[in-house]
Amino acid sequence: MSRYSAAEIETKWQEAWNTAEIFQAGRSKDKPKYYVLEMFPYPSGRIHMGHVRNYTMGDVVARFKLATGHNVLHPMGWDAFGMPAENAAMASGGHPKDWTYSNIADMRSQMKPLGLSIDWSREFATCDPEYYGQQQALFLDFLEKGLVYRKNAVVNWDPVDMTVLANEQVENGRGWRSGALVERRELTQWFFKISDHSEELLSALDTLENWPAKVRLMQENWIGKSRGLQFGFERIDGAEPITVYTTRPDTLMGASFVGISPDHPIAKQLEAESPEVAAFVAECRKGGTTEEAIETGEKLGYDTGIRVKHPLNPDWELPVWIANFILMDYGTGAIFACPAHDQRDLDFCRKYDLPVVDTFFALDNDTPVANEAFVPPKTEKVRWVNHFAGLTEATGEEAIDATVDFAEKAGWGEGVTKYRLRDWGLSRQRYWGCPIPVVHCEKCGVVPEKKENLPIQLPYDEGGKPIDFSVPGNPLDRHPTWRDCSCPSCGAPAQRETDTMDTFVDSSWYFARFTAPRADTPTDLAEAEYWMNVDQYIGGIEHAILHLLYSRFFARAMQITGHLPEKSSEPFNALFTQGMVTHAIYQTENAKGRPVYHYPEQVELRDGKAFVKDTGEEAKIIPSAKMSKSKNNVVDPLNIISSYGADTARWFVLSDSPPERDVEWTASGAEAAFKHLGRVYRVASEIADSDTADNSEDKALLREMHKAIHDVTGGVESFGFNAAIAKLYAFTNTLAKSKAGAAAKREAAKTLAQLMSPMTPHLSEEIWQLLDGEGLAATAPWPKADESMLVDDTVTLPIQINGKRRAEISVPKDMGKAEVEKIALAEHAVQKVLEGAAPKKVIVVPGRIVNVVI
RNA sequence: GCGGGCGUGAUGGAAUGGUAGACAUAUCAGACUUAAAAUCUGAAGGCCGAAUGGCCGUGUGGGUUCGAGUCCCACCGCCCGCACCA
Repeated sequence: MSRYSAAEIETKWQEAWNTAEIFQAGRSKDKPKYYVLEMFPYPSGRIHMGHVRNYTMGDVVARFKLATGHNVLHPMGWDAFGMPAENAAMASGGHPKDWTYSNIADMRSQMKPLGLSIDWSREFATCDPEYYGQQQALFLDFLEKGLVYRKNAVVNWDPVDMTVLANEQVENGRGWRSGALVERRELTQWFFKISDHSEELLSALDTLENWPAKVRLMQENWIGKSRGLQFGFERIDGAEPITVYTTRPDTLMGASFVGISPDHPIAKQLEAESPEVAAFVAECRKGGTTEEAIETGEKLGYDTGIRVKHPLNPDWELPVWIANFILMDYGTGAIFACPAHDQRDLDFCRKYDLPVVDTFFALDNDTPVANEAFVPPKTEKVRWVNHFAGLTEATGEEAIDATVDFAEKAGWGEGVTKYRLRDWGLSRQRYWGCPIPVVHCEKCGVVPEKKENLPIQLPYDEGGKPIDFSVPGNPLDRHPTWRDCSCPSCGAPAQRETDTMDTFVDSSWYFARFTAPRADTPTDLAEAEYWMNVDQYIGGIEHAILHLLYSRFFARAMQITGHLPEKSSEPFNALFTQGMVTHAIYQTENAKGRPVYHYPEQVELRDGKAFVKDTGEEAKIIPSAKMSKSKNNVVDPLNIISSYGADTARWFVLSDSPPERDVEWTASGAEAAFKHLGRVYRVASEIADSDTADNSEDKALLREMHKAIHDVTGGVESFGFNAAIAKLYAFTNTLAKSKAGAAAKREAAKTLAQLMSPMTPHLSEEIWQLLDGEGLAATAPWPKADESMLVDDTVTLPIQINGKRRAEISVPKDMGKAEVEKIALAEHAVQKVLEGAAPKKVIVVPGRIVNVVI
């Protein structure tokens, strides 16, 4: 009998699968199709445990579907554009393209040993001109249908490096390289008109039954539908009224000022006229563009001196303030503030000494608001003082409705539905992305490039010299010749757009491209018709909003432009969001008190403490942190694979933690997984060699086998991988200890191999072969549980007295309620507490429990 | 600030409203061994008790129920996202 040698087994079976081409997907009518997709990776250069977990989960699904008679599509590609490639070029020279393709080659070779059931013939990278050229074609079609447009938008601007910064490149309000305070600056940029689809993207969420409820909720909140009142405040100076939008019009009598965004047209006009306003607005533009920075930053205000009339009382004048927390992108960019019933408004009014007027009180409380705003609940009654719409007691909802009615009848306002969702800005002032295929012509303006000129390829160098990425700014912008072209419309000399597309564009349609990756149009409708939609999509929760929402929008836009069939408005039938793989961080400090992070392999663990191997210094252990390159707590799966094999890595990332939750990688966990697989191999080998004739326990073993089939199948189908694995452990223990005859054990062991094969495909093939299984385990029909074998003939019922477990009885599985009750009441423990009296009530749940109430 | 989630032994976790802690890790004991490793067998939530057994126990406090880890309300703690990271 040989030992379990993962390295040998794994190479052997990967070759066998390749030779048999069992993972190549092709259209066929004899089987149902199944498209399983994991979110494709960014080619950072090394796979990490998060990848292993993600792709293993997808592989379990894919292999299970293959074994249950499906025609499976399970592709892989690379989300290959993006900043890290440029950062690498900045940090250590080289070219983003070379860096990216070499990373892809590395990662592919790291991924293949995992034994994933991937159809590699469909592989592509989004930085392949064949891919991004089709993306440019999509863009032109979108442009033609009005799905893309240009407008001004705010970006992070580094005034020292004179460059646009991504949010990620802003640290504490400063540019990451220059350290300069970041400013907000406006640029003309391209936008997808996703907001036109707000209602559709919102209401269709209800159809996504197989998406996690939390993701649908997050998207719902992100789209942010609200009903409110829109109306104008008349200006005393007779200028154009200021239009505001509010979701709480019922608090109108508590208004203390009208606030406008620093980007509001009135603010801009004042900025041009008054140096004081200009200085204030400039102050407001300091800091990053993230919503978080704006919402948590210090609230600043400036009284413009403009006065407006309250719509319900022309004698009541309200001041107009510019306030830095008001977003130009939402509503009308102007609000009225009601400090008594909104905490942010209250803080602002206290700071600038503006009046606070109560308009609502709780039913049992009439203390005026001090420093804590009273937000009238929407569904509970409150007292409405200062009311004007005929109600004195109302829920927030009733008050809002009454106000909207009142304003509409009086003619000074109208009920309006708005969405928080903003249009998707896709322009990036960076080199390593898909060029936006438009041309700027002095005479014709912005002109779409002709389709026959696609792909518009990125230039590799600058007039024969390598592009210098150490210079800030977009290399396309300063390229000596790349911009030069002729106008597609009039033929005159013109200039290319130098902005590239957001990498989210690349990932918003790759799933459709996988159905026909070599087509010379973005998709092939026949292929898309057959393979779409993705039956199961798997990826990180961090994509719950942006990537998934953009993809949902793209599917609709691709329908409008004829690139996807009718049925594909929702591209992902089922979604699973897996948790992260975490790992402890080992941290020390350098002489300057700055944190230094150590790789796990640089650290020695002793008595629950960590010591840096080189220096012996003790490191602080920060447990269960997100794996992050900057924290050096990334575990390299290659080390695991080379010491234990891919099956061990796969088994480990699936066991212990539920797939949707984070799992902490531990060395002992990997060790344990390896030991267990060795045990399974040993047990199976012994069975292959054995010839026991005693078959007295066959039925008991086969019963356990059918229970295992039932539980593991259910676990795999419902993403309960950890529970399925626990069952497999238990079944292995049962099998190892079983005294059943050789034939029964052989059958049980073969079934064990099959049940394990989605998780540990190589080991399963080996055992399958050892036990003379027919063909490949990967394609052998999935075992079926025999229902009659799932329930034991007798069941153990716990007896509770007043809900506390006091005894248990063993009864035939189909015994009637009355008889069970009789036996339960006869129990010694029950008799003891009853003391001859009759129980108040007896609850018998057949097959589960008996509860005696006294 | 806004939005979302999570909280169960020493640890990861299991549990259609029905015996809390399956399965695994770490620990301890035993077998095998000259010894160690590997392997096998067993113990184990806490407290009290020699034991039959009893009391307590799923972040905290309430509630619904014959019965709550699970449902409801409030609170505490931790984690994630916030539109130019992928």
